[in-house]
Amino acid sequence: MRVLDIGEVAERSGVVPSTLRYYEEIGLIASLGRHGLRRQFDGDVLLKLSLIAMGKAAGFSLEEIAGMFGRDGRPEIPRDQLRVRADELQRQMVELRTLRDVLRHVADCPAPSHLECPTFRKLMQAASRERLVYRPSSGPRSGRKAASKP
Amino acid sequence: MRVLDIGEVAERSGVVPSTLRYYEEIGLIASLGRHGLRRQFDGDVLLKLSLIAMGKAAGFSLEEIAGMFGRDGRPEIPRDQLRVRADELQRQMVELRTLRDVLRHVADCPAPSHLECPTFRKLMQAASRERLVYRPSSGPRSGRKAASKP
DNA sequence: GCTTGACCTCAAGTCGACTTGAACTTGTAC
DNA sequence: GTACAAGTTCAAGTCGACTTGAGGTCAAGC
Repeated sequence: MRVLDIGEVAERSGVVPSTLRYYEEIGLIASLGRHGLRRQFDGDVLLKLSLIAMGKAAGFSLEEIAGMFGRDGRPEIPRDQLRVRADELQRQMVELRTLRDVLRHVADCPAPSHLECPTFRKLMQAASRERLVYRPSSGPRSGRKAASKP
Repeated sequence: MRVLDIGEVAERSGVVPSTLRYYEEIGLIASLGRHGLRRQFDGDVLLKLSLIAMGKAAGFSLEEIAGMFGRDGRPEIPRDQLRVRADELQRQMVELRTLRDVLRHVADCPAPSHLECPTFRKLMQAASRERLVYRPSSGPRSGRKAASKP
């Protein structure tokens, strides 16, 4: 089970063939060669795809992720860049926690309009201090959809 | 300071005028009217923009956010939808924590190739169990860039 | 030897959220 | 009364990450 063809990789990784081809095209993964027309991949590609998925979840772009692998395909990541990103994740977690609290409050608060509820306003201010809001012109480019049904 | 023109709104909210116009175009915010050509907004719009920013950070699309405001412009959010989203945020936080740990490990682990490091593999498996990776075809649409310099 | 199903290529399309550019208008300051 | 900064419209462009479609190829099974 060393060599997998693209269909198997797709099935085992959950990444569809068109995406695998795209990843190969941009140099994110490499195939061993072909069997007829079919791309053949080393089993390692599965772990690599996991890393890619994690990188995406961490907010890295595909380009950044690609930059993390050395020429030989092994991960080769600048350590301080990783630490920076880890710290960013930390901050992001704090934001998410506040946000979760706001949502829960809004869901439970009986006030007719949240705009007048002191708790709501206080939470908003906290969020504001965390720079969740009033973030001048440099927020996420596009919304991240939470993963839905498996 | 009840009525603000678009420039002021932009300055105070950090949302650029073109975006404000776009938001008005899609019905997310409303202007009171014009002073000459210039859009005038009620001060309330600032809070609304905060809510929008929070919604985006929470992973809601603009369309979903728009759906959360009733006709009168007051937030009018289906409570169970909020709870669902709060729970999703909770899950997302757990994912981020694992991810942070992976990044920190990779940053600190002296092993020449992480692929052979048992700790790394264990963390990867944990991430896998959390469905951070191997998530079949329904992940985030596009990467979220962490907010950078203010 | 032929069918079949899974792959292939390449160009173009999609999606959300904006931004940009060209050409025009206006209130305010001098 | 004129210059000018800051607004305006509208169409089109951008970005990342894919997906889709049309038309072609191939290895394995009958």
